[in-house]
Amino acid sequence: MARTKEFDPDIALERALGVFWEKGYEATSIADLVTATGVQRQSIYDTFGDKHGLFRAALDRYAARYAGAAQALRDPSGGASPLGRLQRVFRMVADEAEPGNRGCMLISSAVERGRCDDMVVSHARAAVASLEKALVATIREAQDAREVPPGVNPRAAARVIVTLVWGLRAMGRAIPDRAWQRSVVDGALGLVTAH
Amino acid sequence: MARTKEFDPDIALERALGVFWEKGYEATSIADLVTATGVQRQSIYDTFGDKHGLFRAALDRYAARYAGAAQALRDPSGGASPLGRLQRVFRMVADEAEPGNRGCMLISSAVERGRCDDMVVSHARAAVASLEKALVATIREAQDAREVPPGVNPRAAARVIVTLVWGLRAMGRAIPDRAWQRSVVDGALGLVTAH
DNA sequence: ACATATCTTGACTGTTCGTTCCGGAATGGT
DNA sequence: ACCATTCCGGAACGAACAGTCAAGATATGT
Repeated sequence: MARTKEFDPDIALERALGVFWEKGYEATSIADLVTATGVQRQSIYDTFGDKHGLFRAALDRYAARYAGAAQALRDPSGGASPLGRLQRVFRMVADEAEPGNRGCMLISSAVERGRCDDMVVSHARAAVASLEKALVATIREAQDAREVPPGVNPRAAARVIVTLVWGLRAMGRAIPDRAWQRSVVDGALGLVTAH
Repeated sequence: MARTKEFDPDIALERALGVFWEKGYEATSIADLVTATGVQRQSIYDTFGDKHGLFRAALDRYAARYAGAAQALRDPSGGASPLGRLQRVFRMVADEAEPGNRGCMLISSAVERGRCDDMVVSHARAAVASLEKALVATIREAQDAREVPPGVNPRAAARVIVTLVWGLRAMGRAIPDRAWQRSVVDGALGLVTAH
């Protein structure tokens, strides 16, 4: 017994996510969000609470997607070998580094608000833990397949790669140089496999 | 033939730097800077122009210090070997990751403002280039001293390490876990040296 | 068709933003 | 001692900020 929304909250959230992703939390105003979503102020407040609530919703959605990427590392679709999957995902990160690329919203948010926003910290922790776990599993499989030497410590190597991903994406916000990042990825893979 | 300043612009800049470092550009207000520096609004504008001018001055100062750290990598003081120097600097980065640590202002600024502020981008580029150059030189020396196997590509390895530093410092803003970061540093050094 | 709960709209709240204006105080060169 | 110049302090600027209110519009369950 109520009126139906004229806008799709899902699409609105998606567009709000885009703005937060591009400009960060502080630099994004409600007016920006009204413009980007095409949704009226009050409807935003009715649907998402306040600015931080909308930000949380956006980051939740982004994080779900990011976790999906970590899952893709485990999923043996395409019949690729463990090392092949690692290479593919890793190179995908470097290839994203082109002008106009917004980097990773989780990382940008962690840097901008990690020191004052627990919600952001939780997401960052979860993202690191999930990617680390997926990488440990993949590296172990790669060792079983004799693609990575047994002397490599899977956990340490996984953490190195997680850190490299953060570094690449942080750097990509200001210096989106695909060739440079490629050389990092290839160099790192070379260090892990060469013996 | 003029009145002398009652405040020390050098100290004021130092304190302003501290605020920008902690909170970032957008989240820092002029009122914050007045409070932190103890300097009146008008005097700030007289001395540094506007908010962005003060930010530039602060980042200039921070960058000069950061370049000094890259220089420390080259400087063979303490009689340490090339690899020893690399280890020392690299571990220092990880050891900074404790609660309360503000990370690296250059990196935070690059992430926050890299997409809308050329001044920040220039600084980021310069910092990357300078650290990369210093690392290439150090790795070559380490190879000459047979501390690092000759099969390692100095430039690629240097870029990997630069990226790791960015990753560690970006992550440290939200997840300052010294043990975790130590394992990254040790893992990376292990990959570079082990053969 | 009616009642009612919700949505939309746009004006509006008080606060804070970055910045500027101005009058009085203080200083160094003549 | 005076003058030109700079600095300090505080009030004030319009704009933008996050968030709210109230009234008209609309769709659904009855």
